[in-house]
Amino acid sequence: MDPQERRRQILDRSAEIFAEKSIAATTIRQIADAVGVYSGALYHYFPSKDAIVTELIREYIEDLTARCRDLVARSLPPIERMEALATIALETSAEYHGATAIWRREHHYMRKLLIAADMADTADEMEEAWRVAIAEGVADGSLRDDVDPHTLQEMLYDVLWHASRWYTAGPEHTHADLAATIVTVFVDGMRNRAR
Amino acid sequence: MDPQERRRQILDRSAEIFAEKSIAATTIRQIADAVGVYSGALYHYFPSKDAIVTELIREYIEDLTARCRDLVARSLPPIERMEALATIALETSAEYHGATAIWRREHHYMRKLLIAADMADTADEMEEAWRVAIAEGVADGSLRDDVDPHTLQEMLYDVLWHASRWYTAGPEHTHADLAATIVTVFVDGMRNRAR
DNA sequence: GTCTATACCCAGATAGAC
DNA sequence: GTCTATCTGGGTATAGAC
Repeated sequence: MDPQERRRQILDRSAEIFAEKSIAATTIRQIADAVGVYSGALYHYFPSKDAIVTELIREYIEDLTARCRDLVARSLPPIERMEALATIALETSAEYHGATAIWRREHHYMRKLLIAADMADTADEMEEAWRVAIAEGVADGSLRDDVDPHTLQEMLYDVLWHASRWYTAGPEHTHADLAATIVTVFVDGMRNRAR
Repeated sequence: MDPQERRRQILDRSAEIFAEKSIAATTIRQIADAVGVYSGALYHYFPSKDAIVTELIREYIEDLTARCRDLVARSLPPIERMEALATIALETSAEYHGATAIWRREHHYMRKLLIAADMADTADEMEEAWRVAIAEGVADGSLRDDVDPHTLQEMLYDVLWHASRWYTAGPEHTHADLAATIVTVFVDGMRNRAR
């Protein structure tokens, strides 16, 4: 089999299994079985189990950060920018389902691996994009100033990064739809003003 | 040492370590070290590692469910009831920090243990209390009916059950304060209506 | 009730034949 | 590049002395 293809296979199967169990509970042999080779063969592609994990998160973080950079460059008004950031979060969560799961669930462990791989700064860029968007929203008066911006940011994070647990996008429910719903709940609120 | 006290110690230290790493990544020997005994001694109190985990979650779920039952019995109006449910969630998250962490982070694994311990029904009661509160809010017109109630519920869950990651209560920031903030964001929204 | 010692297993990783 | 076989360490759990 083509080396690049096999490497891809190893990463994809690993991501699926890591997402189900924890990293520690997943064995090299289980990954090898899922790929259809013997465990020793994996070591021709990656030097260790951690290296597989690091590579998975590297791909994910780099793509996510790149999309956020492109968006920030468009300089949308704060609330529109927040909705676009939310869409990016949901889309990458779906595309990198396994990586997202381990990145959020085993954050401490992953952070260590990312620091070792010199990627901590890249990983923090998206956080900064959110912080700035919210701060600008408060500054220009479109957002209330009586709720701590950091609290709002953390609330949005928790909703966005765990949405894949209960939401599956389809033809009539896109990630952009859910992003719009989330932002309307956070911005407009659930109170019924119609009556 | 008093047996009950030692048992308590084992549970408390286990919860702390499980919260840091995953359950699979925590060893019996690490728990024994933290307690200050040899690993063999733990087996005088619990038959297995899983038994420790199950007991931790049992205490947590039973207390949480009891509090929700008491609240539901008070029959508050929907939005007030949601705020009270939020306070309960935040308070128990803080009091059972380790149990909350593993319950949310290793939900699949925990669910298996709870089914084996015949506690799955108890674990689902709080979910039902939330569902009913939201449904009544929509029915009596206090909440918008153009956002899927289930989506709202999942969003609230993600915020509430992960709040302990970034929030620490103190004299001037209580859990009731954060519950009020979370509910006002979800109900009133972040849009600035003052200007 | 706790310690010492250890059985037993399975993990990650390696070496060499093919 | 993959398989077979295996090393080595560390995991859960147990047994018996104290």
